[in-house]
Amino acid sequence: MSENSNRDLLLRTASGLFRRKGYDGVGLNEILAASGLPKGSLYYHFPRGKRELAEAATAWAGQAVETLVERIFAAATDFPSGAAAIPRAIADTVKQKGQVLACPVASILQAGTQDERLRLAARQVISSWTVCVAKHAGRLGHPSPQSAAESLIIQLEGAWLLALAEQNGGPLERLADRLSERAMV
Amino acid sequence: MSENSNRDLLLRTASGLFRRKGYDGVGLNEILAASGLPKGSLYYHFPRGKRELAEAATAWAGQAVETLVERIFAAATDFPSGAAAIPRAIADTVKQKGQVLACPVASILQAGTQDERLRLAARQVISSWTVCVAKHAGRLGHPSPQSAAESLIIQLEGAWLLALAEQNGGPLERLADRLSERAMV
DNA sequence: ACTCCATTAGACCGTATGGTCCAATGGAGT
DNA sequence: ACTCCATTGGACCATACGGTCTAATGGAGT
Repeated sequence: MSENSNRDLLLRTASGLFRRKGYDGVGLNEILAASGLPKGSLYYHFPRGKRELAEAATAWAGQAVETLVERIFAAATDFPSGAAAIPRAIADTVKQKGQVLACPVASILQAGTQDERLRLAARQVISSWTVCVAKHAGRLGHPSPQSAAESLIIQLEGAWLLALAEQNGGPLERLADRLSERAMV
Repeated sequence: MSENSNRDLLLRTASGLFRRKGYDGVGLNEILAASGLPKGSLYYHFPRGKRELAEAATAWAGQAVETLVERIFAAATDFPSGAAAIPRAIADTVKQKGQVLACPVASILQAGTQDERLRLAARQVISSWTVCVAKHAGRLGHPSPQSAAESLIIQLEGAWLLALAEQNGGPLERLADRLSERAMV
């Protein structure tokens, strides 16, 4: 089972670098150097090379975010407060790291115009997030769960982008405030 | 005055390519080939090279979007209908081109972690859009123009990203619907 | 002790990258 | 006709890219 440890290391390292510099901004050698693994190891685990690695890394990082979303909503008693807790959580990790990294999906999506498989991996993650949020929106009594879920994902991505531009969690925190205000109308 | 025509051509060509493939996904040779200009010409107009070109292209494209926003809001009689008209306009150009290109700011931002000047160019464009929208929000009687403006920009960027992932204007059109519904509450 | 094979190690390849440099060009000003 | 200089043309460079290939390694199974 621990045979997968180097594969996982590659996934984690690649995802972090992609979030910092974007798919095309990161070289294979850089990923290898950061993980301390040789080239042969990468091509053993991901025979189709960089693209396959990025595809897997996107799914992996998407799953991590979804787990966070699931955990937050599971503890929420109404939709607006659950929704607000998500940008708040992202803003917290920003404060903790002292740096804003791009959303893993956004960081890969730009290369999606060139590589359909990458685009589909990103699309799949977004779709999966949306389903997850819509499920909880319905459970918490929101009148149009699907629309509310898409709207939340959109605002998350947009605020994340603004935070990236400003290198500051402010946009995410203000989004959280706006979302939770709605709870007390 | 037409001496600038090649400089402008470089700007337009580069901006289009960056939107398709991202900053790091486009090579100098590709920009040059697409514009039919030689390397010397690029380094004459942009002595600091690719980065300076991208910086200028971001400002140029940002200005183009701002002009559209200004024009739409100038014709609007209330904030929600003006706000809704913007994603609608973007969705229209998507339908017309048959392809979703990334927002010019988003396409450059990923490289902004590496190059502070690029990040600042992107930040400046976003800030300028926000000021423009806030001005009209105030004029049209919105109670908190600054917050409304940031929220609109966030949703625009988020919906643009989803549209990019799906290669379909749907997310932008649904955002427009959601924004204009608010008009008739 | 031996085999076997999943995995690692890293040299190597062709190509593309961003950038530099300088000679040629050609239109405007006189 | 001549000069001048803003602009172009493109050869050239070191480096980095993604990818391929084969030999070494080492632990598990017997």
